[in-house]
Amino acid sequence: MVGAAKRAPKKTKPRTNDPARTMADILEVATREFADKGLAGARIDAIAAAMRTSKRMIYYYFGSKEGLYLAVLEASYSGIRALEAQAHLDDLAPEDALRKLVGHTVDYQWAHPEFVRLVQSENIHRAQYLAQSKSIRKLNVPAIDGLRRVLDRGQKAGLFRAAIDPVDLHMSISALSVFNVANRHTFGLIFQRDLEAPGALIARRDSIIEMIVRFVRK
Amino acid sequence: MVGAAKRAPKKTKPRTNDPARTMADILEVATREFADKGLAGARIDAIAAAMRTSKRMIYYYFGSKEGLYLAVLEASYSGIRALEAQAHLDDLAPEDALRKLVGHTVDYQWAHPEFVRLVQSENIHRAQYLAQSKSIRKLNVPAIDGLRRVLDRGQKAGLFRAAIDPVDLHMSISALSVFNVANRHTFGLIFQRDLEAPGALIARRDSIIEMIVRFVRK
DNA sequence: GCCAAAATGAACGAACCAGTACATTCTGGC
DNA sequence: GCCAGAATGTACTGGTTCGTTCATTTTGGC
Repeated sequence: MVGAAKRAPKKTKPRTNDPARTMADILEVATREFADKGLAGARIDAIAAAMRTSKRMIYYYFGSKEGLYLAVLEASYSGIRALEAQAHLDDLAPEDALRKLVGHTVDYQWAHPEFVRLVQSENIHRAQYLAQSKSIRKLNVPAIDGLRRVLDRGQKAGLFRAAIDPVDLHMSISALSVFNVANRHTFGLIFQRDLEAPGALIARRDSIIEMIVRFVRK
Repeated sequence: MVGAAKRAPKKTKPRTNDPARTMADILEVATREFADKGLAGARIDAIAAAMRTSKRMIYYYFGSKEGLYLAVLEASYSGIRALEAQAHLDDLAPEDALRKLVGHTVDYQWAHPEFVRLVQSENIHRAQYLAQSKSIRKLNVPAIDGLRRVLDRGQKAGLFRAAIDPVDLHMSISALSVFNVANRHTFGLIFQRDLEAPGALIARRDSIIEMIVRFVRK
């Protein structure tokens, strides 16, 4: 009975082709590696070792280390689009909507340090790889639109100051949200604060929300 | 006549030893290279090629690539101490002092992108090299003290809110100041804004100052 | 069933790059 | 003047790492 199968595969377990799975596998492992080490520090062989398929496949699907890096970057960026197609901010009073938006941004960055690290890495390269991506230019629209609507409503209701630039405000929100992820290690070391301690995020989030709200209020 | 000189130096120009200059030369070139490419991306040979001395000297004085990187890091960090031994904030009214402090911070980060990039780089390494430095722990004291005194004065004068954590506030100031240097490339690309355009910094600085001041005011 | 194209595996090669061995020259103390 | 140690130059090496070559297996269309 043993070995009775017709095209008896000598010993090799019958390989199963699954390109989609292979690509997804590569991307997932590569995202971790690039986020962890940066483009120059990442090792193709390390990625290969952590995959179920072989290094050969990286070059088959992505062409080069830099091609893979760009694919990782695009996949990560497109992941944040989901967030920014926002969660029904129009149902809330302007200030509440703003609080919710800022809180979400803080939480998202906190929950996705690997994304923050990739962006840091890409800025070290002066965005030269992101600039090659066609799919990424459209990201600005949803990111700003939700914020702009909230600001408009607040201004019309006489609650917010006029002449607030949505892009400038978005920049401030991003800056505050990103910093305690991006710089947590150096800042934590110098000021002897564990930014990852329980409660630290909550206090920080409240502080950021308060800062943004006070900035727009009349 | 040719070769008549006693210990005729064949053709070699008489070498001149200058250890201090050599070390400074190495550090200066290495700072540029590490800020530009990060630790993993930097090339010892590239640094050597841009120096007046040879690669040999890097290992003579700094032992290894990582030793050189740490030395660069320490030198850069100690450079900011000068700023934070602040410029007579005590002479100004609390809000004016705060405005000046924030403005200085923004300008400093803007003027020293290579420092910002080194810090980014170090955060990618989870501050593991900075943690090895003994000379760096003391940096927190001057950074916070000036701010704390301003806050105290403002609170006693009834102008500022109580219960403002100086470290938290310092973190916000840093976050806002650093972001438009650290993330200028990705942010500029996605939002189609040239953050280096003349006037962009001025507007941004005003916005940041306003945000911080409104946060502390009663 | 068959075959061409897609997908995968294993091993190899060539360049790159941190670090070193060896040799030489400078310089300050006596 | 002289010499010991500090400072510097040159050429090399051994390991690492991106990418490739060659060969094999799977799979969908007819």
